Amino acid sequence: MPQTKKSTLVLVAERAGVSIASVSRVMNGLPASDQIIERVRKAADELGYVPDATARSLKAGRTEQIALAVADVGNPVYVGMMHEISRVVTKAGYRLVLSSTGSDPRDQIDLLTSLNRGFADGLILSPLRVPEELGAQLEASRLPIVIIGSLPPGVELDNVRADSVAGVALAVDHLVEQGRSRIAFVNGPVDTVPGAARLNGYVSALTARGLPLNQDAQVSAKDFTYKAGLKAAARLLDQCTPDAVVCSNDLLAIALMKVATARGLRVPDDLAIVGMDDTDIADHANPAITSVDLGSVTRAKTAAKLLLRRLEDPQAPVEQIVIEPTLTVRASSVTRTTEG
Amino acid sequence: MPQTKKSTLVLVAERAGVSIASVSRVMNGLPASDQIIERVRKAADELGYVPDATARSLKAGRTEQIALAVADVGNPVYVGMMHEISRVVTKAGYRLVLSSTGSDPRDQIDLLTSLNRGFADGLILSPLRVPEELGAQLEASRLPIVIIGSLPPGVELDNVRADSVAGVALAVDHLVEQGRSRIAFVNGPVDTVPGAARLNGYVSALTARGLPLNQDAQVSAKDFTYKAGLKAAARLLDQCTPDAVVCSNDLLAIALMKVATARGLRVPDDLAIVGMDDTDIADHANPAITSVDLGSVTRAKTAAKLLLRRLEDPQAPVEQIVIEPTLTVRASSVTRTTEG
DNA sequence: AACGTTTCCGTAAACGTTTACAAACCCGAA
DNA sequence: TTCGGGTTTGTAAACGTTTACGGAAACGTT
Repeated sequence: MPQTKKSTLVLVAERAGVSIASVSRVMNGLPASDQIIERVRKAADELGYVPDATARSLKAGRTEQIALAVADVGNPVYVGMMHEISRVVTKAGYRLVLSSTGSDPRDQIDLLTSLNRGFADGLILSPLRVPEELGAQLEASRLPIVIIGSLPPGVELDNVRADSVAGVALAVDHLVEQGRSRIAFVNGPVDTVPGAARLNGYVSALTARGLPLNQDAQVSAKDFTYKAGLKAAARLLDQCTPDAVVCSNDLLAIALMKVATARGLRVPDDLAIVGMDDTDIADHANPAITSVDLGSVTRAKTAAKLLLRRLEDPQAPVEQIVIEPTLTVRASSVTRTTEG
Repeated sequence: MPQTKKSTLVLVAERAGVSIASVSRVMNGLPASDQIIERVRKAADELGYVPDATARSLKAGRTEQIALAVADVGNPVYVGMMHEISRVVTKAGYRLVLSSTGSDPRDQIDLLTSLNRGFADGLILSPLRVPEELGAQLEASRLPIVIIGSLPPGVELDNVRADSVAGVALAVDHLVEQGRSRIAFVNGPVDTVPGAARLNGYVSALTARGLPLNQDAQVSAKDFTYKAGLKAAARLLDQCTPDAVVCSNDLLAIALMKVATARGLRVPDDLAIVGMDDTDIADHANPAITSVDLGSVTRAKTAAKLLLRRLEDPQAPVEQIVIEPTLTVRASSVTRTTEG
């Protein structure tokens, strides 16, 4: 049961016996005589007055809100990114509005027109797929947008992305060092931005090291989920016998580990596994999974900072930043020495 | 580089040669002559006009936003709840604003005064801790609030909570059925709402079944995280030798499993493990973990619906709903038959 | 005592909508 | 032709702020 009727500047002004301008000034800490300050403070306290955010926004032309749209809320890597973005923008005095876009690309252009209604001051967008027409839409936006992930060619927008090629290369190098040579690959859908990039990374890493590329050693799951990973893993192990697998995702990696152990393979002895994104689940798995950190948290933080920067200086030059990957080695890929 | 200058009702009206009222009417689908509709549509299209959300909010007194505050964004169970709430409110035409409150209880009252600024139309709050003074603050709010979890006594607010006692009872019954008798308990902090409730459930479940309560068989982690769970698990296994453990959380459960297997205990043969919340990690673990679903998703959905209902009917009677728990049995707790 | 400066405060306009009200119009009936 | 009723349209007020502007008051200076 809400009880306190909403109180406005006018009410406070009447009660304090001053003009609304004075009330506004006192509330915003602008210069005023001690006497007025005192009277306004008292009246405001008695009425429990708090300034209205909407009215202020209308006048100021800023909502103090930032919109965040991520494609797949279920994936832990996005949760981590969201968390980080939330931290950064909150500290800067902004609220975070969650705009979940489904996989339907129409959602994204809906989001953009909706953004033009001005419910937020800017947008951070991390799309799974980037259809051609999105480019124009993005550039036509009245409000600043920062993209996490690759852009359509030619689009000039603030942008932060991962270096998937370097990332997969880290994984492959590590596995080769550990004495593995039949390195397979479990990917997500190749028509997504990360799927395409990671496949590209796998192919170039193997060819760069003179390892044979075998079609049977590559599968791609229907999406980046655990469940799809189970099926993909089964398919992979049916059609080849690798001694190591790179997975484009930690979820796919634990799915593979489950399937592999169910088939009697020991990890890492019979099969080394490397995941990607370095989320908590990689660390929590048993055995813990080696994972390539594609810098998701750093990307998130960087994207948030880029947006904040552009909000305070719309003329700032466009930045396109690439975050370098790192490898966290855990038990799932380390070949045990036999003596001891 | 934003390019299209913002266009307003006035601009559209001028271009179409009609009054702003007519433009507004056409945009909102109110009756107008075909001729006016045509002219306005054309002008609006040419200018790329989209109505301003802030101005509309000011006039209407509604922001079409719902605020969500959860204590611990890292915990997967909250992620699932957030996801569900997002779905429900989005479908109803609301945007979701994330207001992360830290563990500091001051954050919560800050949030409440901030809510009174009217940046959202209502709030869904899932607090970890509920200090005394919060009750009054909650009741004094001008805007509707739905609480997920227990309330301070005497506070009359829409509320959805889990039945922890029944939940732990499900777990204990199941373990007893499987022939276990030394059932230990890994809890989170007991000064939190879920921590207190689940401890209560454990104690009453064991006494109800005539099982001995042993202080050595109970530990509580510093918080509900995996890392704290590792320490708590080690402590537990140092001080007693249970044949089954109930964990108040899936994260604590996988931490326990890791520690147990590292000590050479086989799950479930030597140690049965039951988690709580039934999150993805329980299913993804190897072996998969039996878990009590305290209805987190249902609670989230119900809370969202309660809030929507109250928004459209502020006079509706206060609802306090308890969601019944269910048990999902998986490999971690099923005693294998020896023959076969 | 008259003047310029500075400080303080109130009036009113503006932000971009929605909507109550009234004016204007159209139509058919008397 | 005049009138009444209904439809369509425009004018203006309102939502709750912030802020440019000008007037009033206070003060020190010649």
